[in-house]
Amino acid sequence: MKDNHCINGEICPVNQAESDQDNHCVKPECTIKQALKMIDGKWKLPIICTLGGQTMRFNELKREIAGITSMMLTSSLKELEECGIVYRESYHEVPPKVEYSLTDEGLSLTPILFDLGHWGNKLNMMKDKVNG
Amino acid sequence: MKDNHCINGEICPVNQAESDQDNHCVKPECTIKQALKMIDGKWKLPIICTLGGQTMRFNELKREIAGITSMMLTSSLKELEECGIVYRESYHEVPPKVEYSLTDEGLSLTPILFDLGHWGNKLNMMKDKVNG
DNA sequence: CTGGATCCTCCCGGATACTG
DNA sequence: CAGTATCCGGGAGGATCCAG
Repeated sequence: MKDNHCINGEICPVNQAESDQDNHCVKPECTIKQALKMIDGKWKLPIICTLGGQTMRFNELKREIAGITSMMLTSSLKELEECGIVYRESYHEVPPKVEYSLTDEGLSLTPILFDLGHWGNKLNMMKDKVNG
Repeated sequence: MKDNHCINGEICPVNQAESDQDNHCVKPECTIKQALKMIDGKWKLPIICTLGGQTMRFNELKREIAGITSMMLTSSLKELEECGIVYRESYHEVPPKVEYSLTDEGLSLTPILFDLGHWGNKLNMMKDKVNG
C-alpha cells in the first residue's frame, strides 16, 4: 500500500490489486469521482442539457441559461471542451462567431445522467409516500 | 415564467411546461442535480462503494475509508440515511453498536454509478490515444 | 465505540468593469 | 460577439478537543 497518483487526479492510497499498469488507482469510487468531476460545478449540467443535440453560439447559451455570467460560461465551456464533452468551433470572423455542441462522448453521457435523474425521482416519490 | 421552488431544493426560474402538479421545476438538469446532490461531498462515494452489499459498523467503515474523520463519517452517513440511500440500525448496548448498510434504493444506484465510471474511463482512453 | 462542538482555511463562484 | 481581469464573500470540509 503506497500513495499513488489516482485516476481522478488526486493522491490516493492504493495497493497493487487496485492499480492498472500505470500504477493508477482504479477503485470504483475513484473512477466514478473522476467522471463526476468532469460535470462538477454549478453550470456544467445546465450547459450539457441546454446544448443537447444542438449547436449553439456563446450568447445563445448565455440567454438560455438563466443567471449565468460570461465568465462562468467561458470557464465551464473550456473545461467541458478540455475533457472531451464539448466541441468548440471558432469561425475567425469579425464580429467573432463561436459555435458549441456536444461531442459523441458528451451525447453518450446524457442517457446515464437521465438514469440518475430518474433514480432520484423514484427515491423522492418513495419518501413522499412514507411521509404521507 | 416565475421563480419557483425547484425539485432540487433551489429557486429556479420555471415555466408551466417545466413544472409538475406541485409547481416544482422538473427540468432534466434540475432532477439530475438533485440526484447528484444526494451523493455530493468528498466522502459519500467512498462510503457507498465501501458498503456495497455489506453491513458494517462505524469504526469498521472508518478504518476502511482512508483519511476520513469521525465527524465527516457521521455527517455523511446521516445525510445518506436521510435521503434513503443508507440504512442505520442502532443496537442500544454499552458500548454502542451501530450497523450501516445500503438500502435497496442505494443498491439500485450503484450500477448507474458504475456506468458513469465506465463512461469516464472510455473518454480518458480516447484522450490518451489522441495525445499519443 | 459512536459521535458532537468549535475554530479555521481554502477555493468556488458572484459582481463588476474592461477588450480584440 | 465572445470573451478577460480583478476583487471578494460564503460554505464545504479539515483539525482538534470533548461527551454519553
